[in-house]
Amino acid sequence: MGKLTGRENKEALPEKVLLLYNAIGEMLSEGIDLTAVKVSEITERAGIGKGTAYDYFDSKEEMVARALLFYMESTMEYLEKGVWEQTTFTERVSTVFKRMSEVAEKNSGALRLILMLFDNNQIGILIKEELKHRKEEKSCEPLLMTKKMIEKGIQDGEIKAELPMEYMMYMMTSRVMTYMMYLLKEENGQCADEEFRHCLCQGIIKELSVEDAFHETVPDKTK
Amino acid sequence: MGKLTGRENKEALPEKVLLLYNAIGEMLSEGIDLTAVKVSEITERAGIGKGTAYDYFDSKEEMVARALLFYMESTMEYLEKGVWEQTTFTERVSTVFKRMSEVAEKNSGALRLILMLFDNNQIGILIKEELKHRKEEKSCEPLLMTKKMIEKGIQDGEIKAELPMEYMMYMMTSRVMTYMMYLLKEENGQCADEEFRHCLCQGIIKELSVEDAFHETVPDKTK
Amino acid sequence: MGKLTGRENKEALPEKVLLLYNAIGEMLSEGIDLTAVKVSEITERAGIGKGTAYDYFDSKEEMVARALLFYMESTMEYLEKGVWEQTTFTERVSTVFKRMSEVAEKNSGALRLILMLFDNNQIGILIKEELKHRKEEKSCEPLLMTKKMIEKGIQDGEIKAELPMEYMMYMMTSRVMTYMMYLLKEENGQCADEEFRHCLCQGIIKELSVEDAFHETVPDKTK
Amino acid sequence: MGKLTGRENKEALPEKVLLLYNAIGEMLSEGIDLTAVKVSEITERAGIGKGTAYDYFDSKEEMVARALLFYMESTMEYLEKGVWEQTTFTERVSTVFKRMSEVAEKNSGALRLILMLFDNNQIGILIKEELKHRKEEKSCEPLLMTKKMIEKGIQDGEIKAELPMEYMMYMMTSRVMTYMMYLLKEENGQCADEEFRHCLCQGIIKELSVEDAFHETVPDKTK
DNA sequence: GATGAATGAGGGTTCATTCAT
DNA sequence: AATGAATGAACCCTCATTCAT
Repeated sequence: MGKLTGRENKEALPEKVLLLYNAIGEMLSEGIDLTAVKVSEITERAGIGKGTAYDYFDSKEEMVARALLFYMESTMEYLEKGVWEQTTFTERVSTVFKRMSEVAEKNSGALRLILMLFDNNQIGILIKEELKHRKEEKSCEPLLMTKKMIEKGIQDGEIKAELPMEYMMYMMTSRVMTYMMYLLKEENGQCADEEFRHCLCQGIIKELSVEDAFHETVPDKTK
Repeated sequence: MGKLTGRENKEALPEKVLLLYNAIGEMLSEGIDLTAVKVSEITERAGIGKGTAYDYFDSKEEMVARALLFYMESTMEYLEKGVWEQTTFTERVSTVFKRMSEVAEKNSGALRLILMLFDNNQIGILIKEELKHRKEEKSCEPLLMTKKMIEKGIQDGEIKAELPMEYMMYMMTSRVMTYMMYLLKEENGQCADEEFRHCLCQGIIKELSVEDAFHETVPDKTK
Repeated sequence: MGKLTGRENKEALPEKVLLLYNAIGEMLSEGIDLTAVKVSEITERAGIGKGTAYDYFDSKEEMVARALLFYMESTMEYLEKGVWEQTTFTERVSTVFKRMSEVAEKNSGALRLILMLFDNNQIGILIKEELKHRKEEKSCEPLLMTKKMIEKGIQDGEIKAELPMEYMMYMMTSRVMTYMMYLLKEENGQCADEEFRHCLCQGIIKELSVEDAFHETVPDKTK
Repeated sequence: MGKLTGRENKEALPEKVLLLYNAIGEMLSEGIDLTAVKVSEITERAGIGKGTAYDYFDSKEEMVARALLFYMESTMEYLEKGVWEQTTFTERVSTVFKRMSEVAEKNSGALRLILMLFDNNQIGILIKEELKHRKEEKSCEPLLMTKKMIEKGIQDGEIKAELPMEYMMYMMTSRVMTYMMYLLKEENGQCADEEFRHCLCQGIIKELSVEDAFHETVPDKTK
């Protein structure tokens, strides 16, 4: 059977591996600390034997890292599918935020996953390494999608090209993260989810749009 | 001698505790995963005996959490000192970013500390609990300073009051975090630190300033 | 596999648990201080891994306490088997003492186990708790067997019923313990084992027998 | 100042040492497990510094062992004083039991101390060693006093000389211990303390008295 | 292939003992 | 002399990993 390379087709993934990935994804969404989770907890939740997990992975960390990469890919896939169906940059941005809020618990997972990319725990390091090997671009996936959105926006003449690309990428990504953080905070604030989201979108549009294009006419597609 | 409450005056902290705090602060700045360090690593670096650490703290986690709170307070103190010396909102924002870049390694520490507040590891949980007990406001310190800056800005008529406070707080904080993330990325981008920083500041000002006040005349005080 | 309840059938005990019990029983007989043994000493003697012990027990103390209860049960079983084969009270008493001397090293174990029931070390406390849960009678096993012997003796008209039951129980038990203490003393006295034992038996018989029944005709069955 | 030899006059004992002895004696009476007690617990109770204890003793075990020997001597002294004031063997036996019951909590201490002599924990071993060095007779103190009582009884013609001395010593001692065990049992039985004690005394007298001397006329002096 | 009982290295924590003050 | 802060050896327990079934 042999160990996984992490680059198999989703469809080619053995059943047991999917069970593991789902178990770990669940835990991520539930806010369980994945750096502290025990192998037995994962395999029990997955409903398979502990030894079986080691048929596919060399270590616990690899197992979790692969699961998170899988989770990240699935999430990105879901996000992108919605995004590229939209015709304008503004709509695309709205869609991303809307999708983030749709599956509330998934947001928690997505945020915690991104944060992991900035921490130096074993799992985060493994994920970053894997990402490096996969793409020549050294950045992580979420930044990449943002980049594609911006490039398309510039190409379509919706976005001004003056600001540095890197800045725009980070700015957009950080706003999505901000939204997730906001959703994560237990103490619900005075500001409604929807309003908060709307402000974030508007902020992006306002900052990146070419002057003429922006007349505060952006409809709130999120409603 | 007795365990620490975590609310001692900085000056009243025993020497050994300061040695521990410094050792942990160093490790934070060096990017070492603090959820995985061994007690012996900390005490060796601090130059004290392993048992001594337990004269002041009940567990490794408490020790690290307290050290990080100390680190956070020191950093906030340093930031605030610079901030309130400035006369305009714009200058205050610039100062925060400038200070963040001044001590490059400290930024890494500060960012990783903030991220910890959004993760559910033992240490993060302890820090959040402690913060809850300290302030009636349930948010973490960085958001608080941001809030104060905004309130002052509104009061001075520099900032428009239409946007929800919570949104403004999060937006500003997230931009500071974005800067830290950017500094942290190993692969230095094509965009210079200074330019990146400038863009971030401008973004804040542009979004929050009362219309008239903003004629793209904001001087880049950071240079 | 799960932790043990301590109420499993002897036959149902996992092999590793039996190995542990035997190792601890050996140590008890050898006079090793069981409140001070290391887990590694026990598992090494049992020939199993340190971690394995924790698959079956929650703590070192529980492990030792369970082993001693097992030891106590086995010993009581062995004693009782001999006892109830005898037809008279006198013979029954003789048999108990004889059996105690048969396995010299076991006596040491049995005595030390009983003494433990009167001390407040962790293990003793656990044993007492467990005994409470097992029987409605709050006394420990050895007292119970003595009680049964006395009751049978009264029923058969061999023993007078005037003395308080509790006194008789304690008196008999203490004489058995006295014999064990005597056997334990390193400095062998001037008095032979057999003579000492005979005196102890006689003392019991003399004190408890109905007047008529006792004409110093009791044959020394122990020879 | 130098370490103690353990053979100083009571009056010559430094104040701090007495404080330690009293603290340990208290703990013994309270049923605290002295093999598990911490040095800090002892010194705190004694109201002296931890270091001070080590000015007088080489180790915790030595400290506790010496304290227990001191306790044993005091108890024996108290017992003997009463005993030798009596004129007959019967009265002497009664007195011992009466004194044991007088100070209920002390009994617990005395019993636990005697049991320690039959266990192989560090402290028990030290006590036994010390006792060996002190007297040519290898037995422990309680057995010795019993011996003296019996010898006096034989000398006075009250006790028959047929039974082996060792047997008589053990028998008597074990009856005293039995009384202490009885007092120690939490579940107070149906049999009153006094009655139990009376039975124990009677048993001794009946077994050891010269035939003629015993006509069931022994008055219950314990009342 | 799948399992989970068994392992033992590793690390957190305790506490007897020391020694500078 | 008296103290108690500091130390680090020692030990319990956990849990990632293996491997016989």
